[in-house]
Amino acid sequence: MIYIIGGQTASGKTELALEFAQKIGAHIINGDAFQVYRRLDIGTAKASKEEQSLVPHHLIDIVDINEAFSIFEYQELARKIIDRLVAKNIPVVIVGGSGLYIRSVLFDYRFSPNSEADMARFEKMDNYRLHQYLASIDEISAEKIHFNNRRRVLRAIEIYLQTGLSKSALELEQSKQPYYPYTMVMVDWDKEQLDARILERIRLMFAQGLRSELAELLETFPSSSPGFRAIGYKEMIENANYSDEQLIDLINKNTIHYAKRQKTFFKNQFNISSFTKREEALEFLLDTFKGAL
RNA sequence: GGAGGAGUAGCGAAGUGGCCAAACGCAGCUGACUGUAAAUCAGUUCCUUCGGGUUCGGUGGUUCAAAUCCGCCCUCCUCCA
Repeated sequence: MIYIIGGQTASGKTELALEFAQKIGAHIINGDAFQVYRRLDIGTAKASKEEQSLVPHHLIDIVDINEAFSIFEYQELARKIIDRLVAKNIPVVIVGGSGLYIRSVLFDYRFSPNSEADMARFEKMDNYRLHQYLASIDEISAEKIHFNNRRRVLRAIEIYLQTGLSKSALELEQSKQPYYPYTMVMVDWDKEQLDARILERIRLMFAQGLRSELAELLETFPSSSPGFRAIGYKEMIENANYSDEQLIDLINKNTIHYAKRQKTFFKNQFNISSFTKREEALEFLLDTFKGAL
């Protein structure tokens, strides 16, 4: 059984995870797409070094800001760690807000090894033609993916070019059953409360020196680095002339949008128990843990 | 006191007689999600028993027909006193 703490940003995942993991002697695996980046500390709201020292952490601070990292690497690394811990009978807690990353670990998602596919001719096509092309090689996926969702249409085509199999055919081969048994929990705040927490946290980030964190990093890494696509950093990079207040507004807005997508994903893509209060979630996790012994 | 300008849905903003329950943007709400996922994309937002009903500062008119034209009133802005 692995324990997962998911849900929205600023919902208190980190704190809950630390508390729970300490109580049961678990290791924590980060399930957040941007906490894998070293030195992106303030803006990704990582647990502090002191907090991290309380419980062994994995998949946090593992790549440099200018390195590409994707779900493919994440899945592989996470499974290795989980298998190792499970073999030693150490409980595993995954905490994070990147739902798809977590899904790829929990379920039978199979990613083909990266191979070169020449996408140049497709990138020139307009959305409509691109989608028509997809329909000619993979009707099922074409039906599922909206033609305006260019990124996904392109990816589906790329899969076909790389593997010779359509995206939908590959997915049909995969089991629908979870790869690992899991218990997942989230703290579901009222929208108003969560919004207030988000704003408060962004203010805190600025007070903690988010601006200078970025400035220092930009001395070493180009502003186009993958790590800088994280909310908080990208807004500062794109709007170098903004005042703190303007940036806080923008980052706040983007974070609220992000939080909404997270909620939709977690509620609809997982079997998840949601609680209004952190203490209730903790109690539920502890009960589940005891029951599993 | 005088001269101009403006008041449109939660906000911004088009529209200047019928094709207007009213473009577009934002915000909000719902959803999709298998290698950029803190990303990408879609739907939806006056009321409704889905027949229809009530809107464009207020009010009274003109017209077969008004957000659009006319009168009066209210509010705001600029300039002059």
